[in-house]
Amino acid sequence: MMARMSSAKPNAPAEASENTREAILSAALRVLAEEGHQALTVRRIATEAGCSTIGVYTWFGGKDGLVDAIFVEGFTSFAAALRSARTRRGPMGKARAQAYAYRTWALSHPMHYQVMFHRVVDSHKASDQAIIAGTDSYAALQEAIAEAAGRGELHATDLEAVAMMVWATVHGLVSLQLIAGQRPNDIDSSRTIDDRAYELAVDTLVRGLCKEVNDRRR
Amino acid sequence: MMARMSSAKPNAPAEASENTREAILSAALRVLAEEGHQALTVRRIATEAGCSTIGVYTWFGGKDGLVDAIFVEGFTSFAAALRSARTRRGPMGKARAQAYAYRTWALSHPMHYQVMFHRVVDSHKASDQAIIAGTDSYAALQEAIAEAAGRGELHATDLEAVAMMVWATVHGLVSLQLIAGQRPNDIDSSRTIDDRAYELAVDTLVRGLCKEVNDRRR
DNA sequence: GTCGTTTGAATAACGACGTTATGCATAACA
DNA sequence: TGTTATGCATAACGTCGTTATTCAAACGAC
Repeated sequence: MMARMSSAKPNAPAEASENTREAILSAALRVLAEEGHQALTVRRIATEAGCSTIGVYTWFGGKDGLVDAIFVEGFTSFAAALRSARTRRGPMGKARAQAYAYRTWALSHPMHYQVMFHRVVDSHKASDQAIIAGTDSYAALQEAIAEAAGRGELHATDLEAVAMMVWATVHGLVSLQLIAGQRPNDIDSSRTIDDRAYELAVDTLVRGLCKEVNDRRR
Repeated sequence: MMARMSSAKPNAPAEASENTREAILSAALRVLAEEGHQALTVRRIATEAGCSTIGVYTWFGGKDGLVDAIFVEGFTSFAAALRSARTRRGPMGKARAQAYAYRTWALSHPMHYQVMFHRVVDSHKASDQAIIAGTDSYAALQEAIAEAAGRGELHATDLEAVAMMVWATVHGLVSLQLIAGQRPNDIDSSRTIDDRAYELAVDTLVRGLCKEVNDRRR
């Protein structure tokens, strides 16, 4: 209806036109963060971005391409959060800092986390670029583990197994908390309770991984 | 097309007619196990079960009700697998046995596991009955932890935190393995590799949780 | 027996989804 | 001043979960 009469400045290719791409991506990120992946429909995103559904196909090749961009964006932010975590006192200080940063990021971006780690968007299969972005986050943890090993803090020698174990533990703890919180915003309501349990779990894991049981200011 | 001429014996209510319910549920379980949740469409299940789509609504109230039945069925089988795990030698023998049984069940029923723990069916929200079934699985682990605590094996006193930690760790390890395996059946290809890593992780966790470091036939 | 009532189920449709065929308007190039 | 590229809107298609309508068989009451 009211065909072809809108559009103040319809076309302007090359540098200017990528605005549409940015508008779509940021609209998608906003809808995802505010309403979850169920609201991530092509029609909805197009409406929010102020274009037709075609824009998603022109700039992302379809919904999966857009989700892939969301995926990459998330892992880039996630990896930066891990790498910028300030090292803590005590054994495996860098890895423990990342364990806390991991959870903080996940609870701050629960919908994003579920797209990245729970694969809640059915059709999406991670592209090569997305896998690289995801791998980089894991590499941050591997570096922290290697540093601890370099200081002779670790009990085990298979650093790959250690990294995988830390990764799995923090993912498991965060994952169960996100699944338990039925509603998007119910998560925050019980955050303080799980803070202590999370610290206890990290400490216990570290105790199992490290050579000697140093006492920290518990 | 070819309207109302099929149906050998259309109706037979009460005891006999529940066959339709069973046919639908087992068709759904078969399709889920063989092709994953993406193939779990109402039309597909109805075809497999030899009825029309209406059957799913008559007997389960809709797709979500059917998925809920799948959910309950899965957790019932899962809890039984945990409870029947044979206690192992060494500290926390019962809990460790459940940790292995957990993974074995998950890798034997990967699609089922993803419905239960990764919530891959978007629309499904667990019913009260489903939550009870899920809680029972967790209770099995809690009992095993309590038993270990009764024997004085545990370092920590907060048994709830210990149970949650074990649960999160095994879930995290299994979850990452399932996510990593892109294709349904690629999972088995690298199972042996991760067997050792899994055992190492469980041992490390137990070492962190238990009072004294007993050496097991590592 | 015959007449409602109930129950289980098939057909066909509806709305929402991802996607695409068609066509048009603008910018860039000749 | 054509000619081609490009970005985009409209409208449609097929599939999804769901439902309104309708029908057939089984049951209870007389």
